[in-house]
Amino acid sequence: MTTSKKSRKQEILDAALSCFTENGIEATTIDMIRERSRASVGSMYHHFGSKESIAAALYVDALAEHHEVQKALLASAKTVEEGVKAIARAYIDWVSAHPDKARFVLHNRGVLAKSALANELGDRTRSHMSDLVQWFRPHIDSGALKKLPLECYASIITGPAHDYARLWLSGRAKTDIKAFREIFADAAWNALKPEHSR
Amino acid sequence: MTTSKKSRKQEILDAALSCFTENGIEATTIDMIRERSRASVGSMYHHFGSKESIAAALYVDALAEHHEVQKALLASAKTVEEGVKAIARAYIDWVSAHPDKARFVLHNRGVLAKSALANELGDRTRSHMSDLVQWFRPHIDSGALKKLPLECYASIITGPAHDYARLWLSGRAKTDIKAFREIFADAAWNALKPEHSR
Amino acid sequence: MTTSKKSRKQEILDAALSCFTENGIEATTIDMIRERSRASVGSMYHHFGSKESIAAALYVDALAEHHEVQKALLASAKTVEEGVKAIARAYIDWVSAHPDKARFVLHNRGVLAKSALANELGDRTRSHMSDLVQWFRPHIDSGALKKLPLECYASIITGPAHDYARLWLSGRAKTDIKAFREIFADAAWNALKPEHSR
Amino acid sequence: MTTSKKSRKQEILDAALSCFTENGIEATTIDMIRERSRASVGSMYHHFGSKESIAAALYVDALAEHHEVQKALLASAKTVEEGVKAIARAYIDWVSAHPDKARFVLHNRGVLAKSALANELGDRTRSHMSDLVQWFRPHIDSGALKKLPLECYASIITGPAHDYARLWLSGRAKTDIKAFREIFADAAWNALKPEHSR
DNA sequence: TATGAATGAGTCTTCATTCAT
DNA sequence: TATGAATGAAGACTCATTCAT
Repeated sequence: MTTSKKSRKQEILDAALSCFTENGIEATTIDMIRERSRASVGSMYHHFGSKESIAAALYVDALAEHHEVQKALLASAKTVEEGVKAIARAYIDWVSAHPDKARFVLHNRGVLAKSALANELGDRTRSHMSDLVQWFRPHIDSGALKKLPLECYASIITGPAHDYARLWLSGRAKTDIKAFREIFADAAWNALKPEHSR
Repeated sequence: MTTSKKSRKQEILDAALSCFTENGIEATTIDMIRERSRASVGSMYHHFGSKESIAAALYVDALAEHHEVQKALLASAKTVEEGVKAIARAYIDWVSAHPDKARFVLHNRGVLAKSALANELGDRTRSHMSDLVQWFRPHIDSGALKKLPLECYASIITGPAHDYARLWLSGRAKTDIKAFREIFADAAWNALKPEHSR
Repeated sequence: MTTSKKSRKQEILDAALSCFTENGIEATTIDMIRERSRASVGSMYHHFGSKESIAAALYVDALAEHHEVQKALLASAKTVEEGVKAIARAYIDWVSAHPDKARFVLHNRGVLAKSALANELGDRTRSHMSDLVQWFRPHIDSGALKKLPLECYASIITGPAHDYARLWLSGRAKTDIKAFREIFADAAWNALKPEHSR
Repeated sequence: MTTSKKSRKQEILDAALSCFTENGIEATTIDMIRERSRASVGSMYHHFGSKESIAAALYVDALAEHHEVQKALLASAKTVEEGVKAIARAYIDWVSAHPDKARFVLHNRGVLAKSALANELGDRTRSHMSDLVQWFRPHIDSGALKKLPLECYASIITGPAHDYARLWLSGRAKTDIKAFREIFADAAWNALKPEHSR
């Protein structure tokens, strides 16, 4: 019945993501987004107020989506090993399912440091992080996980996947990251399982 | 006794790196670099031709430096384990010794895609990569290293360190990456050593 | 009662013509046009896209005006003699009526070689030329006009007026070209009338 | 025995003329001339002092050359008719022999209006002009030439050739102007000969 | 005479944002 | 809500010219 299924707001977000993907946020002009979204400049400002706000909205959405996937996978993990692997797999699943969003998050973490959204984003991230810590803490304490400085775990678990995602999303690697799902999950677990574990 | 030891060209590069570190390449204006380097606009263009070329020069230099460190460490590695760890350690040593350059490389890999230096850089990287492959190939073939798709090794070895370097260099993590040198080296080895290895 | 009758676009064109007349296109800065037109830089670029495009628009307009005058005069010519003289007179009338535009066209024919308008202009000119050829062809064939290579006619008919227009419009000659309307018309006819004509 | 026949000064002039021909004076940069002449910037300034001075030198030389040709042809003219035709022919001969110089003069008369050379040039031109007037005056007085306002003669004699030279030198006309030498000479004479002349 | 690094005022152009309709 | 003309600050880059060697 309506002329379009998507709301004007969503059309703008979609157009913006495409533009940001092609040119980066700074090199994308309001006019490029206007052209691709077929909305007027005025309309864009009515809905978002600024270019940065569009980027921020995309960023927050994408991150929430990733966290959603992660929460779901982690919820069904019964052992530490499954927990560790869930983190890695969740990231890989999300990247493979939404490469554009993943690329956007990967390439623009810095942009929001100076943005007005920095605080809100920081809060979200912290709260998400503390959920994770709560899940893993008992296993670290019990020795089911190698004891390391707290700051290292995240990098060891997701570092390889992050690294390969960059390669793949920029075209420098050809194989879909999904193909390496278990390889990176295993790598994470092998790096974190206690020495005596077999 | 001249007024300055450094060449004008180097002064410009140094000033540019500082500015890029503080604001990012796009947000850094030619005028900021001029002010910090005490060189004239004209002089900057005489030597580099464009803002992007300054960034490209920094990028190429930094990468070469990292590769230097890596080559040196790898040369003294006698076993696969030492080889794997050398890659991780070389990265960490370089990051810790030259945080500004590391930050610059980490945040600006995309910048050179369109630059004139892109080709030269591609060549260098490929030749460097093939050196690495040559070093590791025999060990992969002999089973001294876990057999995985070739594309995965680099991400598994350096992924965690890359990830933590980002955290540390952006201020989101406090501990100097050097403190985790052996942790990330071990993680790389544990992820890649053959199953039966003890 | 609005503040101004003219559209912003026309105001910019008028200001630009004045500036170009005073300084030439290259020596005229966008800022000069802005100052005289009281429009903002942005507005100028909104409407024209570049300094050259403003010049191109002026050029096309001016030429069209001249062709208009020419077409009108030629339409009422009953004999070859009147036709030849109409071409000369039309040019002189137009120059005398719109000295600024004439000066602009005379001094900037080269400007449009690289412009996007070059093609459109070429088409217009060709079509206009073929109209002229069509008018004169029968008289050339009938011997009512001296038989010469086709390329020569235009220069013989309008050359003297073009030449004097340059002199007058640049201030090197004092007498209004209108004073010599019949002299140049006669010169054209005398140069082209058949030998035996009296 | 020497490395080059041409003096450095002449090399610069030649390079400059090529550049000016291709891009116009304003669009030609000192650097373009430097590149083509294989001289250094410093050398160019040593010899000429400014970009405009190079243009001025070219202009003055070219004009002198034209006047030379004109003087020679006029000297051997025994009748008014031969005198009138000499002026037209001299111009055509010079243009055909030195198209680059002619193009340069034709397209840059305006440039020197503001130059420091304006005065010197004006003097030369005036003195040359008075020579011409002296030659023709008796014939005008005697009625051997049509009586017209003094300002008109030059335009009537050389206008057609000037006009066609522009066409040819810009590529809009294909036939070498030399082919029309007598046509334009005749046109000039037919336009200026007394009515009763046969 | 020759060289080329250095200078810096001056240009065009871009672009986020505002606002009258 | 939508539109797009208007704004003007800000930026990258150019280029004639100077000058130390």
